[in-house]
Amino acid sequence: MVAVPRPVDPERHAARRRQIIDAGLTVFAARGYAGATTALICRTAGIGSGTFFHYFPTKADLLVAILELGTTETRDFFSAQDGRSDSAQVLLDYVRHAAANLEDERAAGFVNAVAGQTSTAAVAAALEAEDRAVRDGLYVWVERAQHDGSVRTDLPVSQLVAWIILVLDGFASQVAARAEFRATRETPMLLEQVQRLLDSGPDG
Amino acid sequence: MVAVPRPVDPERHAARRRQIIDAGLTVFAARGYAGATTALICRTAGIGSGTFFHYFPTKADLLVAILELGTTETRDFFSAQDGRSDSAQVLLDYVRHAAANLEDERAAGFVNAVAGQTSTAAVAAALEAEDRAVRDGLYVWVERAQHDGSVRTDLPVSQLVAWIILVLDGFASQVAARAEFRATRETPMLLEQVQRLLDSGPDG
Amino acid sequence: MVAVPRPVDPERHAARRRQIIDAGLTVFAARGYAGATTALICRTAGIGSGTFFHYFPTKADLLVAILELGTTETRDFFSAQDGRSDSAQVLLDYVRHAAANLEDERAAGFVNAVAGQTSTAAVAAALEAEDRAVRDGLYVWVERAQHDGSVRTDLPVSQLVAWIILVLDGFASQVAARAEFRATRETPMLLEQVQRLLDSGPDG
Amino acid sequence: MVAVPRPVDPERHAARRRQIIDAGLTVFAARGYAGATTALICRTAGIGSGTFFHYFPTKADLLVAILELGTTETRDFFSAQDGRSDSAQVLLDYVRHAAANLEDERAAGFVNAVAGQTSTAAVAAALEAEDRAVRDGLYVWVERAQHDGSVRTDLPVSQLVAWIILVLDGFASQVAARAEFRATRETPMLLEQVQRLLDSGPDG
DNA sequence: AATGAATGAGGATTCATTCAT
DNA sequence: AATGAATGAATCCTCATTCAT
Repeated sequence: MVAVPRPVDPERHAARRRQIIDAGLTVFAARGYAGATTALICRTAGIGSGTFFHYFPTKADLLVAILELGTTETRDFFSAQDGRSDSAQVLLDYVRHAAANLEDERAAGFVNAVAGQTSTAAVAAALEAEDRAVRDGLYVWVERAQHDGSVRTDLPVSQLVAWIILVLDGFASQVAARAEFRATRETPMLLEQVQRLLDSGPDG
Repeated sequence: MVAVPRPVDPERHAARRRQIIDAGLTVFAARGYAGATTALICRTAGIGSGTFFHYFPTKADLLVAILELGTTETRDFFSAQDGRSDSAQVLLDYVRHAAANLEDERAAGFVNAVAGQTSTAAVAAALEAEDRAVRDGLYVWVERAQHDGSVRTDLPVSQLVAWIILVLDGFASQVAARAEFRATRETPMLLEQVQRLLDSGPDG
Repeated sequence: MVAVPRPVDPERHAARRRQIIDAGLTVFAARGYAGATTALICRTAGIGSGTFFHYFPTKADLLVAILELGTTETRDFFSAQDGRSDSAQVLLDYVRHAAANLEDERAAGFVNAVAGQTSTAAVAAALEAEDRAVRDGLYVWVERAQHDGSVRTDLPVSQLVAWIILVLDGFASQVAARAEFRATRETPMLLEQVQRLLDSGPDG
Repeated sequence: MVAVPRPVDPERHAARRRQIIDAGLTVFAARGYAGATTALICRTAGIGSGTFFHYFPTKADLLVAILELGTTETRDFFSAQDGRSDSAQVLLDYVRHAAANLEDERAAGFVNAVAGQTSTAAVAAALEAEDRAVRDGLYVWVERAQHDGSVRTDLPVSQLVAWIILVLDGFASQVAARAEFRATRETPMLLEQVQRLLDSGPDG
């Protein structure tokens, strides 16, 4: 005759978590990590400060959770490409995918605001993990693309990877900084530029 | 016996100012704007906190001063190009020049740490001014280069400008984020990419 | 021609420190460690919260400083007894000395409020150090007193030490708890009890 | 269809109450009043926070309940001595009884942690009541013992009472503070000391 | 000019308590 | 009765800034 406690409702919990993560994304993007006060995040999420810390032990943990979401998303993307043989196309698909993510303006702002903000060991680790997920994901396909001759082979794989990321970072920067630079409108140009980056060149 | 106020020694004053600006650059780059405490800036500069506020009324004013230095530098660069007729070369020279600035690692970190940090109206204005200086400077030469046919004409001037800046921002990002991505070593690749960006393309 | 900065005035600094320590003693005694808010300590000391943390990096550090004062005081007492040969008298002198310290009512409250409050490693260590200073100090003289036959020898030194401390702790308890139990008035009784404790007994 | 409120099962209720009191004792002893969070008490008791406040309206009420248990226990002890004529023995029995209570280590810690913690009027009152129960209980028997000449008469009753309590408090202190000071092992010494305290002395 | 002690507003976090289920 | 999510007041501490020397 044990009282049946209300079973922890995992949906409710997950929903609240998402709600806070969403607010965190908004506020981190707008103010940077240090400038994002928990009070503002709470107000944005429409919750009390106590609730915040009920879900995330520290502000840094919220940032980590957001970053992990991104990391997972990246890993999922690359998992989904397994078995494809058109490696150059996979690379362009990733670029398109990354650009699509930036259509949520907050994503762009977030990336910029938080890059290099290694305020805590945990944050640094999460940042590093995310970076690694992208780098590892791209590495495989650049390598294959070099093997099948669909991208230039005069540069080391890691350098090409770095430059793809460079262009994507620059793209995020612009989306974040200038209202008139819209991810959607500029995506074709982005794809063209990455293609030019990977092309062997006239004398390749 | 009237107290004769010691006349301000302008050299001494300017030297101190530079010293603080230098420390500010270092610390802003390492920690971001909000993460850079005035105490740390003072310690880095080897001065007392009182001295800091003697030179800069607020922390934001230091940031503004640094940004203005950059703006001036950019304007000077473009002033110095007046009268040249090899417009495409001017563009590449600017890219080379910007990359050279990033050889001071702090510059790269600074750009990233401070981008979008519109903590104060004054800072926002300074950020905007710097952006405008680059954009205006480039605009003129892209326009001329389009006229003399040395760069692609299928895109509006402002879009080409935006993309040059995009690549430079991405470059700064990488320099700031990855120790193994060295400005000097990657500059040739940078120039190649900008050239590819400006090229008419195979069928242009 | 270096500007001569106002040399840090060590007297002023020490005075402020004492002022804060004094307030800490008062408030810790009245409220216990956890119940003593830094805000109340500051109000008691007549300083701003910033000043508090200028002198003590954390609340625990203030407690440690107070405890260290006590430890030093104890060590000084025993140092000053070096060379005496009337060991039993030294023991009674210590008891008298300890009782005299309790004439500041706050001392009694403090001892009680803070005993066993091992909130932090640093506090635990300071508490342990103070305990050790007393114990070590007494140990030497009890040992000598046993050798010269002026105290009972049917019990181990450490047990006699523990019981002297026990009576002193109980004394402090009473002083702290009951307004009508005044240290000064009860000191003769205290001395008598310690003497009875150390006596060989009728059949010794 | 009137809802019939499930009649409170008093046994169940009392059991839960004891369970919480037990956890409270443990945690107050280990951490002090302020340091004992309700969350920790709940975890220790194996209940949810809601349940806690279902049984005790505030944290202070739990403390009061524990103190009242002690007060009742003391009153019960003295009630049980009614009619005895060997008054000095009753005093020693009480001391033995009090020492036996301290064999539960938590009791010693509790007494120390909570002494003087007059955080709330209700707590202060409960503390005062417990103190009074002991004092009143002892008073009667010291008075009788003085009348029948079995304890010293050169001191007022209340002072002898205060000193018995003083030794017991000191004893509790030591038990709480030093693992090697075990209540059981030191009880003979305790009885001896109380006897010495009550003795008329060589010349009495 | 230079200093650093002093300040207090603001920020992250804790915790007793409430309440819907 | 039992639960634990939600709350916000209260706490410790940080930091930009002021000011007497």
